[in-house]
Amino acid sequence: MVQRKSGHVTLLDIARACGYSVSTVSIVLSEAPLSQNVASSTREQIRKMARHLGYHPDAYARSLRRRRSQTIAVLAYDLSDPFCIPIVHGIQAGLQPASYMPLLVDAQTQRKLFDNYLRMILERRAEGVIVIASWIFQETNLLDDVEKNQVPIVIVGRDLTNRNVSSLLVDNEAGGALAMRHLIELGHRRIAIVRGPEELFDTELRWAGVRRAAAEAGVKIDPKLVYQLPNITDSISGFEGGLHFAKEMLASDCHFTAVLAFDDLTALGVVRGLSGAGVRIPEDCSVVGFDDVLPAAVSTPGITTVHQPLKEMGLLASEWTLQAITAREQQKQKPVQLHNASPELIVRMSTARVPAAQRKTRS
Amino acid sequence: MVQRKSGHVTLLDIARACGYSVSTVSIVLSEAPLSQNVASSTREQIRKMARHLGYHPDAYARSLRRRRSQTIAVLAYDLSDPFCIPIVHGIQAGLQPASYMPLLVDAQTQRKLFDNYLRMILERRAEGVIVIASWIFQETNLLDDVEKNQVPIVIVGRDLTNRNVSSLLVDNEAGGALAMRHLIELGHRRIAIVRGPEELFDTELRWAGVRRAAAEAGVKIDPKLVYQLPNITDSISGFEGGLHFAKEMLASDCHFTAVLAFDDLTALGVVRGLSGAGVRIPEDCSVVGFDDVLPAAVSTPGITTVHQPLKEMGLLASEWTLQAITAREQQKQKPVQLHNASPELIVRMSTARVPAAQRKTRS
DNA sequence: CGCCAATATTCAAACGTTTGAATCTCTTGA
DNA sequence: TCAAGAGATTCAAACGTTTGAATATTGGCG
Repeated sequence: MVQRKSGHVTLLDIARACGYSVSTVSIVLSEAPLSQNVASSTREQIRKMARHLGYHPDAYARSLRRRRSQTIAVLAYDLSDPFCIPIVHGIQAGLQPASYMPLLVDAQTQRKLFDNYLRMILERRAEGVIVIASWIFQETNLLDDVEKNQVPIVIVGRDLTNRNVSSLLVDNEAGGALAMRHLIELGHRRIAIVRGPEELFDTELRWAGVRRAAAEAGVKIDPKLVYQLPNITDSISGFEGGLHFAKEMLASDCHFTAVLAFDDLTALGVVRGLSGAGVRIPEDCSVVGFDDVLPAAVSTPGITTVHQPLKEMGLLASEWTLQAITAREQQKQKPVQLHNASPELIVRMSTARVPAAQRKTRS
Repeated sequence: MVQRKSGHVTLLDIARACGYSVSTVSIVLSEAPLSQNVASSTREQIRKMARHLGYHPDAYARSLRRRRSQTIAVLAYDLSDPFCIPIVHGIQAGLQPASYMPLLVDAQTQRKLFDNYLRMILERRAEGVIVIASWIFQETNLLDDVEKNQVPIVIVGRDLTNRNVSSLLVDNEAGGALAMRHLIELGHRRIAIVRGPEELFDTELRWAGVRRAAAEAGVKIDPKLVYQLPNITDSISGFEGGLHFAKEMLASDCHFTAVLAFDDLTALGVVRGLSGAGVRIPEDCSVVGFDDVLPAAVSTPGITTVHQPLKEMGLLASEWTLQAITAREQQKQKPVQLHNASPELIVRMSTARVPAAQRKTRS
């Protein structure tokens, strides 16, 4: 292999090696329209040489010239949250056929990293940005810079349509109601609720759904059985919160037959806490989660939960982004969209009919 | 904001806006050595204008000129495997201070995707490649192209030093022995083993460690209690395998008091299978896993497992890669290295002393 | 007054690719 | 014989940045 100072094979190397100009080589290898009137013998020769030398076009030079990076940035708030992964998969699936490269970055719930990566994304001229969101976006002026540079944004996991950003999220209200209705239908009346952290937008919405379902069934929620998770510190803090509140529930003299947890990790924490005190799940107490992440599926008992169609949402997010890019090319404006995905109840083994003996018990 | 055809603010825009040449602006904004003799008033003016216009240097133009992409590719075989995430975090932590950008790609255990992304990585002129490996690398000639282009490679999760690639992995043999010894010390003698899939290199090594520990303690492994997982189809297949074999164990007339599973997901499958038949963990049967991934920590009972220092390995991988890059710059050659990380036993709740009643039981 | 050395700024070429326009070489038909 | 066209290939400029060399503007000193 020929060694050039840059260490990479260029068009010039190939041109010299087979006696044509750089233009011809470029036209052949990039399969430009002009290549149809390059002699087929020439074409063959050039292609063979390119393969032989191990040529790979330089994405930097190409993007600079074409003014296209063929890149879409995916900014996840925390990849260690199993929640993000299916979304990323959906996005990748959507980008693949369009031969766009996802520029995947993990902010690890750190504001500093987030800013840093956002800058890098801008510098790398991503043609679009998909943000997988959480509380980290309380102050969304961060995205101003992206908007200034006219880069289309789509956000997953939060509604930012009021800030002119297309958004995809699960219908949290409906999901909360789904979970609550499930417990009520199983005969539960004394239901403990672990609400999410205040900083999360999902919290209020799910809570609204829970109350609606309760109201519709004429079930009262005892305020003494309502708990609220503290703000998130790391990806496991939901679990610890659930564990902590389970112990608190048991310590209080307040009777309950089911727990509706904010998310799956919290539910798993609750299960741990209750089990530790000898409470059997689901015989003595039902537990329901939210999200349907991997740990909920593989634990024993499997956690009954509200599934979010994350992969589908990711797929749609990538499609919207691509559409916005082509729209911008044609000087058109793609309207801001909102997708409220329908959640689905996944019944596993952590919920059961309330035992007859307990049905009338009061604290 | 000024609108240019490319949609991005360039040095020329700033130069025109404040009446200096492109060179001066570049020198100031890139903080080149020459900038020390640019009048400080000029500096201030240029910087202010850059901020005002929302300038971000074009990474493509810059990399093209500097012949440096400031990028290191991280090629993970499957991000939905919780195993990968801590490694990625470690890598990111190592790359951050060097202001290198990780180009994170997820092959989703698909060969086609893998090839595709490898090509893209080469085109994007990554200065180094870190591969988080698995069976997908059986035929490693894929990496030849990377080597041809003199891009340093480091591999995590497999020993490829015989192919001249620096490698980091956990000491699987020691880990296997650790798990086995733990069970033996708890008094278990009838131990079922679920070996990993044949295609994984880890399988043989862990198995060797298990046998060594057994031999050292004078414990016999009953071949009828040894199972082997089929090859991996997706990220949850370990769980299903464990579930399946647990049922098989129970169906056979072979007595056992503990199960040593290939990894955590398998262990969780085993727990599910045994629990379903009324076997209590750990009172009636102990279960031990391997890897220490999130689901093992948050399930109930928490799974006793062998921890891999994944984050540290990721960190070291990034450091090695950076070293290899600087070595190459100085025309030096960095020798191929191998790191065998020490595993650590994490005792949770899925293992316990064998009950006295069962100690002498035979099938 | 002329010269030197800072100090401050600009020129121009280069990185590797793409592409509209230009050139060159044939063939063909009038 | 020559113009017209088609076919094959090349020219040259451009994308946005960096940087060694060059230029212009000072002030200081002999």
